[in-house]
Amino acid sequence: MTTAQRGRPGPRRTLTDEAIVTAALELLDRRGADAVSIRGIAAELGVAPNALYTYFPDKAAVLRAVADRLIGEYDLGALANPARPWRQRLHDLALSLRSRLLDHPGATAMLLGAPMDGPRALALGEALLAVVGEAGLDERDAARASYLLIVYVLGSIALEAAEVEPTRPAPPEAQRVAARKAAFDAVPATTYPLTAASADVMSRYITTEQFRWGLDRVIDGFAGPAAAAHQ
Amino acid sequence: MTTAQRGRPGPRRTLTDEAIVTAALELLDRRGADAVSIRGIAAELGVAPNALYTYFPDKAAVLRAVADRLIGEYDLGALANPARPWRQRLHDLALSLRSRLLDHPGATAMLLGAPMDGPRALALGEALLAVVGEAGLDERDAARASYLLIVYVLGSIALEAAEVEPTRPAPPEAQRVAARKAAFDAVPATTYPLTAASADVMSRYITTEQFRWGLDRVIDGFAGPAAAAHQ
DNA sequence: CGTCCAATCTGTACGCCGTACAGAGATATG
DNA sequence: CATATCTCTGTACGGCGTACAGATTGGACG
Repeated sequence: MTTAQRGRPGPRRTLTDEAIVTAALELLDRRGADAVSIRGIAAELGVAPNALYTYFPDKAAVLRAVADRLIGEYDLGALANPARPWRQRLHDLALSLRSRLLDHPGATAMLLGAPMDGPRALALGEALLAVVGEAGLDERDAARASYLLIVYVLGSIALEAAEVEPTRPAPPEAQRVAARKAAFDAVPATTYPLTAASADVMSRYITTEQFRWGLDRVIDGFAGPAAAAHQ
Repeated sequence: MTTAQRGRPGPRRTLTDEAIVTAALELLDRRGADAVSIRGIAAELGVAPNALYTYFPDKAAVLRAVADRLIGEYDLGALANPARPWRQRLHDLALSLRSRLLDHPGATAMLLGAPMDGPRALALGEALLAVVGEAGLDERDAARASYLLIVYVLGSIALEAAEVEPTRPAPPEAQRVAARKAAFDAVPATTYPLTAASADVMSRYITTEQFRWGLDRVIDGFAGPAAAAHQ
């Protein structure tokens, strides 16, 4: 973040940008999203709070770096592997991003709250462009489709995480579905007949199965359902 | 939010839930998202901060009510009007939601940060289910498609708002596109050739045109491109 | 009509937060 | 060795959400 002016006078740095991001993630997982504060991260690292301002200009920059770290956890090599059909590679990417991000509930606010312009986000965008290009789209539509995929994946994750966020580990899917079912069953069927009738499906919105279904509809939308057949 | 136990002893209430939500929105538009604090809203209403706790249990509940107000601004009657083709009605809804929410940059965090279980959100979901049903989907797929649409619309808006949020009125689209173009032109073409080649398209991700394109791809995905023809 | 007591609001306080500012100590360069 | 500069600490400010105690109000009920 801050360009370390090395080769200049001054004491050695005791931290690195990466160490700060790691401490922030550690805190995120152990004590929840609200605990990720400048003061909390500094305590985790055993330094005074304002020491972090040597490495990042402000808190938002730290959170952006955390978001970029999370995005970058996916192995982009797998995305380029020509042995697997491109549609399956997109599924792998989307499902992997989803599970990694849901492992850190509370991180989604960071991802959606800041523009994704970090180096790892760029690398992912680049790899995504290549895969979508394989679907036979021209350069223009490939770029648009890439963005559509990102919107879908991040939007899904955000809506799922909104129901989970504060507590540390997300409860198992079955339990979250049951909680949603109970909430929908409380909806008056007279005012909202369709909602009440679809309570079963709607309580399953947050499942991996629904995520896959939506992903396939999105891909069908830009590549055509036929593309499913000839891989 | 709080069930007013009227008919019980105690002085008359000086506020209402709605007045608090209105003040919060006023503050959001005039002074930005960070100004929407319990203390700020209370000052806007000429009341001590903790007076609000008579109406809402905590700040998160206030923000949820604000989100529900924003969602409810759309006229659901238009969504049911059978004179217009269902696809056009979906476009109307999506574009209206987008422009209303982008009028309040900073509100998206509220929408995505809390489960959408308010009364107006339910009403919108109900109306959406009806429209999607007209596309010829069975009950199950209609529910899934409704959720897919919501994910797309809110995800798009969130990613757009992330580049704008802090300042009050969003700059005009052309200006935001130009800023993005400048950023993408700075990307090294050697490391990210596809990104650099698509800089023009990518800088236009945040435009209404791209939003419409993505919306049509999503609708195509669940209804089939053919559905565009026979309305 | 008088009494009671729950509902509502205010005053005050606590413990957080992000971060600005000044200064002490360390250290590569001259 | 001297100096210029970087890094970290101490301290402080203004703001936040909200818990708690208490004054005030006014409908319900004897």
